[in-house]
Formats: sequence, structure tokens, C-alpha cells
Amino acid sequence: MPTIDKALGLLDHFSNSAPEIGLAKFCTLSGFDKGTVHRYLSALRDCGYVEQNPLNKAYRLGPALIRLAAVREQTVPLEKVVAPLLDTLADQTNELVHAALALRTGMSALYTKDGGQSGTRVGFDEAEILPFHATSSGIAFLAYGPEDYLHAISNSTLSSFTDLTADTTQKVQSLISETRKAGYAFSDQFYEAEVCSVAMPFFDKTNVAIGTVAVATPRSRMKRKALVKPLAQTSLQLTQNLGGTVPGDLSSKWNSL
Amino acid sequence: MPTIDKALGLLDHFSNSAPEIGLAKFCTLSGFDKGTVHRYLSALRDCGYVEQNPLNKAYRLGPALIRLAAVREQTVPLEKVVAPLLDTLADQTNELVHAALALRTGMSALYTKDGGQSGTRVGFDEAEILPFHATSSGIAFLAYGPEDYLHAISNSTLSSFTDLTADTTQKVQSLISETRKAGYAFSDQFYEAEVCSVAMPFFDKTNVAIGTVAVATPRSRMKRKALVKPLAQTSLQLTQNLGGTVPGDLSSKWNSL
DNA sequence: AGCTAAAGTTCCATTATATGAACCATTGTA
DNA sequence: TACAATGGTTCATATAATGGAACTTTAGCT
Repeated sequence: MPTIDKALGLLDHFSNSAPEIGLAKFCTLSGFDKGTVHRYLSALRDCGYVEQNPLNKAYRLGPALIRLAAVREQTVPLEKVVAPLLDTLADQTNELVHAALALRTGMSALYTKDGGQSGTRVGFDEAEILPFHATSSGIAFLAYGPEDYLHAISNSTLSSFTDLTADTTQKVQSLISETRKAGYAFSDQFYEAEVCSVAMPFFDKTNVAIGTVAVATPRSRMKRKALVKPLAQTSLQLTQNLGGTVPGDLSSKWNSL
Repeated sequence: MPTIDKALGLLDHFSNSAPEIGLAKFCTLSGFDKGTVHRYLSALRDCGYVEQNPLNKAYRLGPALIRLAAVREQTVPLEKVVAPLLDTLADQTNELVHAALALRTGMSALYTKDGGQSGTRVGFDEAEILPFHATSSGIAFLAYGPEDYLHAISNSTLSSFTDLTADTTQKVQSLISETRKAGYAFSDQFYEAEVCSVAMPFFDKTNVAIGTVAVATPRSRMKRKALVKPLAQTSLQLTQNLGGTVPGDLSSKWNSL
């Protein structure tokens, strides 16, 4: 349904670094005609998905989202379950930890906590959509999530963010294989220079990953072996608290870490 | 843009009492053909606005909303500003208070707090969309908000919820006049039997209402005069904390309550 | 006031998309 | 095994979206 895709796709451009976007900017971002974009935004405005800053007419996200997010959290209380477990993980690792869910184009943060006290920190825009192929979270999700996401990746061009980004389907495939072998995903500067991360999936009742938990650190501080144990514990606990189950083979891998 | 309206309109049917909705139910709720509804939901699923319960294939609100609501709150931190003021108001009145924003078809709760300690309570589904013509919040918003909402009301049929619901444009208009005269909106069992409420608008920089604050009580406990002062104080403070201004004439009405 | 840039509007032929009735698939149940 | 209920799919047809260009409106600036 192209019209719906394109209209809702506009909302993807909003982020903490771009909380308000004007009509002209939307045209360049989306590549659509001015008339078209204006019609989309008007429709979205009427539904409350965007509203206009009365001072400069720029568009920002609208009030309807408040209600919907509240109902969503009531329906699937992920944040409530995730928060305490990630707070603990942040305390254990003293690093930046986050849980993420999959959207169409990448992983989106569900909850973030920076356990770091000092020195180098890994910066992070919570509202950014992290590409599947360029983050440990993404690779972990591709390895254990629904297959559709994998197919989608194979048929799209993979942009590079650093020299080490896996920018071909083959490279991604091999990362996924490594992940399945190891029981966790590891990224060494795939997305940002000097940043490494480790990620693991968490699961629903049907043994399909619904999201990931990850720890990101500066490259100099990355101690993979020290991180995987608390991470596995967190992922397992999270899965259980959500009423899900970890696939048997992965479960045994996590136990022997 | 009919397609967008209709597709997004489907999401309005979700609420805390209907957190999951099947395809067939959606057809009866929306009146659209099964094929059409399915295509809409598939498109919304691909964008992350709904997801399907893997066990029974029923649709529920999706993960994309989490991200969008977070960006929205970051952009316009309403809840952060509203919460402390409403907590205070709840303490002062010992009744159910809430702040609401306008969506296309009615007012939607932004924050709710029940200050009541005992006895009769006013029940309230936070995720319900309250019709403009049948609640004090709605009338307050129509009286001081953007004019478009008023026009929309005049051209639609107004459903009755009790014998006292204002179910004609004329009745609504006269309620609005009373509201403008008094400086606050009052409802006596418009929406639910034995429930009364008082509501006031809060404003942006351009003197247009962006939402309302309201107190709802059982009819037997309604003391209008005792409520309007703290309510006016809250609305004024809220407006100021949001960087807005109360129109001069209303401001003086509130001062002389 | 006059200028600029951005937002928003209108027109309409072209093109692509949405629609819904009928059909198929899957699940659960007696 | 048959039945009912629900989810999902197909395809000819009707309908709606598109975008280019010309135009109006609004806001900010000198």
C-alpha cells in the first residue's frame, strides 16, 4: 500500500536531532513533490500524527502518538519489564546498555541506560534508527528474528558508515553465521569509529526474537568475555519475564559462556 | 487523502479495553471490506504501527509508536510539565483530575491522577477518546481552541450518551457561550450518569487553547465553587510553564473567581 | 515599504493505486 | 471428518494519487 508507506515514512525523519521539519526540508529528505508532501502532511495533521509549530509552521510529531504509545505500553508492557533489568546490567557493566526493537529499516531503542561513570563515553541518540547490518543489535536480530528481515536486507543496498561496516550481503551473512555460532553478536566499529558492542536477542513464546539487549563501549575498554555473561543473564531473564522462551541450542550456548 | 485517513482511523479503535483486535472485528468496527482492512493492516504492520500476536494473529499496536512518542515528548515535553501540576491539583481537590489534548474526534487524556481516597470513585479509561460535545473538557476546548474544531462539530451528528448530552449544534453552542461567560466549562452528566466535571483550557504562545485540565466528581460531591479556584490556578501555571499566555479577558475572569 | 524565501494552493492530464466480491487456507471444535 | 469461523489472496474495474507549472499567501529581513 504505497500511499500509506510513503506517508508514514515521512515520520521516520523525525528524531531528537530533527524534532521539527519544514515542508521544503521534507521534500529533499523524501524526494517527493511539494504538492504530494503537503497532502501527506495535511492528512497526518488531521489525524493528529503531526502538528504544526504555530510560530513557523514547521511540522513536529503530534498528540495522537501519546495516546497510542500509552495503549501500546498497556498492551505489551515491555518498558516496564525491561527497565529494571537494564538498570541492573548497567550497574554490572558500568557501560552504556540498551534494549531495542526491530522496525522496518533497523533497530530502535526501547530503553537506554548509561552505566559509565567517567572518561570516554559512547554517545547515542535514543531516537535514531540503527541499521540492521551495521550494529551488533541488528546482526543479533537478523540471526534470531523473523526471516523476512533477512530477505529484505539481501535485496537492498547496504550503506557504509566506517571502513569496517559490513556492506555486502555476503559479509552480513558471515556475521550472522558467527553470531549463531557464538550465541551473541559482536561489532567492532561497524557504525562508528572507536565503538564496539555486544548484543543478544530476547524471545517471545514462539522462539522468535522480538528484540535485543546490547552493551556498547569505547574500543579501548571492550572486554568481550566479561560482558557476555551478564548480558546472557539479562537476555534470559528478560525473555522469561516476558513469558517467552530461549531456543534450546542458544540457551545451552549462553550457559557455557 | 482518504487512504491515509482510513488506515490511521483503524488505530483509533484500539484502547485499554480493546488492546487486540482481529481482522473480522476491524471490518465491523470500520465498515470496510475485509480485503481493504487487511491491506491497511498489512501496510501498518510493515511500518511497525501494528504487530500481530503470534498466537492468534490478532492485531495490536506496534513498536514504532514507542520511538515516535519518545521523540514527541522530547520535542514537546508536555507530560513532564503537566504531571507535577496535576499531582498538586489532585491533592488539593481529592478528586479525579486529568489533562487532555484534542484529537480529531475528541479529547484524549495526557495525564490522569485520582486524588480520591475513598467512597464513590469516578472510573475512567485513560485511552478513551472523549467526544467534544459530551464532556466539559471538550466544551472548554471548543470555546477557546482553534475554530476548525467548531466547524467540524456543526457538520456532524452528535451522539447521545445520557438524557443530558448536548446532542444538537444549538445546545453545544449555548454551552460554549456559557463557558466563555463563566471562564470554565461545566458538565452535569453529559457523558455518564451521576458524573459531573469542570474544565478549563490551557494555552500556547498564540492565545489558542492546546488542551484542557479537568476535575470529575460524582454528582453528589460536586462543589463547583470550591473547584474553580485551584483549577484556574493550575491552568494558568500550566500555560506559563509551557511558555504560553492566557487571553486577557479570560485571565481576569479567572482572577475574580 | 519593498524584497526574499518558504509555505500553501490550484489546475488537470497522466499514471498508478485502491476496491470488493469471490475464492482459498488455516485453525479450532463437535 | 465435517463444519464453522477467521485470516488471507486474487483480479478486473473504478477511483484516487501524482507532479509540473503557475499562482497566492505569509513571515522575516533590510
